[in-house]
Amino acid sequence: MEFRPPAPRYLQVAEHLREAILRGDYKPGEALPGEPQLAQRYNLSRPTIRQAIAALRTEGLVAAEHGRGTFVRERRPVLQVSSAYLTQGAQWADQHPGLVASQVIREVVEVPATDEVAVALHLVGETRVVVRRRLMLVDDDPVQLADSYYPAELVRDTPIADPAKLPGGTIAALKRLGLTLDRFEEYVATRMPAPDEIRTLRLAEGVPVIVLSWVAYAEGDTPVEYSVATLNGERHRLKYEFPAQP
Amino acid sequence: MEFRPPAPRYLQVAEHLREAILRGDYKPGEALPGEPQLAQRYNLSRPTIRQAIAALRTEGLVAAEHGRGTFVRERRPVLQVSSAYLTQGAQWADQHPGLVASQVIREVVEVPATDEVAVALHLVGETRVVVRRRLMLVDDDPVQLADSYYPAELVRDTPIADPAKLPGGTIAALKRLGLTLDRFEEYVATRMPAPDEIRTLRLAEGVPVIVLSWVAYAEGDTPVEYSVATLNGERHRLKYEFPAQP
DNA sequence: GAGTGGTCTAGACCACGCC
DNA sequence: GCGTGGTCTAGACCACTCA
Repeated sequence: MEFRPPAPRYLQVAEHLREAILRGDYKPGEALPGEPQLAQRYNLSRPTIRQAIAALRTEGLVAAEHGRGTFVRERRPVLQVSSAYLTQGAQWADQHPGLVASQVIREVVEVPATDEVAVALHLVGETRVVVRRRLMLVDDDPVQLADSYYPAELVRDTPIADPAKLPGGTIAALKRLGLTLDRFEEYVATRMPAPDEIRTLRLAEGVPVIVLSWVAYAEGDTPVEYSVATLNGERHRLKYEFPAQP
Repeated sequence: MEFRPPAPRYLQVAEHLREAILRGDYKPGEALPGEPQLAQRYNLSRPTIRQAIAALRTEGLVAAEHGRGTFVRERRPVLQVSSAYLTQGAQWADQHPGLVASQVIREVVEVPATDEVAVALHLVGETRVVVRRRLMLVDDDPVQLADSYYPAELVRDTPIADPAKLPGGTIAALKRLGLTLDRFEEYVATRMPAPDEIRTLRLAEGVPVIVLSWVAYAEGDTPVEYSVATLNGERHRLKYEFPAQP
């Protein structure tokens, strides 16, 4: 005979509130009752009520705002990222009418390569790289951090090493240097964000990030760009298309 | 003038422990000092220490085990999934020598299509589908849940509707039905797992999942398979390759 | 100023793992 | 039995938002 100990009270409260939210008793954007009020209603102490709400927060179901209340999360539109933006320079905005994309160049500097970067760019000996750190925004919401690394010898004293926006993106800028790109390798992973990423991307609690990284190879299988983008996992969906017969 | 209030004590403790872990003072698999001991060391109450550890748990840096201690998480090998397994039927094991892959067929049944499935398979009118639910394991660790949907009319009374393993995978099985596959559309997203996914995939705290879904189109742009796979986000990395000139 | 969530204390008792 | 983490209390004070 299976024996099930009763769930802790804070989980019972969390479950009760979760059902109420999913049933629509509390709608997206609406506030839950205050913590003291919930404590009275369930006949529990406020810390226990907070524990219940903490569970809902890590699920991403509600978000607390200091001094205002605890609100049922609204789901914002999902942004679709297609691999075509690499190969065809397809503009992201084409697929998202009505949304305004912009970017902030946070830093463009020459630095020694980390091991990860050196391996990706096949660097030996001369291991200095130029890194462009950017923050991408959609309708003024930060949605993506993107760092692109280039061998310093290749891009020193070119527009890529200059802290100004590159018209048409980094891929177009590489082509203007006379490079013929051959192929891309792209990797997708996921993890929970670090505290600074939570701040910069304004991530809600319990929202993972997508880590999208790629290497652009020029002819002769020479890597010329290594990029790592950190995407708000809640707002992005990646799309790939390929033929069945390669 | 920017003003920074001091961080709360529990975040300072979390930061201190995080640095110690990353520096290697506590190695993967090792236990942190007990909570009463940490409370004494930092001169804080136990609930405050617990709050600090809770932050590290949601980051996935440590995992608590009731009655045993709080341990620094071990990172198990990352499994790379290449899109080639769809197009070329490339066997997954090729890239991971020494690891043994297996699968458990959880269920093969005919059911009415959900809205999501009906849209993906372009179903109107006849909206029954055969679904194959499988659990993929590596070295007996569950790592992936995969559900594949097929129009019922297409696969009824074929091996695909039979609860036995399909040699060579589902793509090969479709080809044996005489279908010529034309192209794939694949989507990647991430989210925190539901409680049942945490159980089935034996996910640690603070580990997101990758949701990988794809549609296989036969000639004439007819969708013949829609699959949704839920992957342990900590153990998977997806790899895509494509030429610069499409 | 009233109400909200955020932090923190100093205890208590329980459930679990292990010797 | 003892140490571990898990749950819970009944307060306190602070920081923030909004009328």
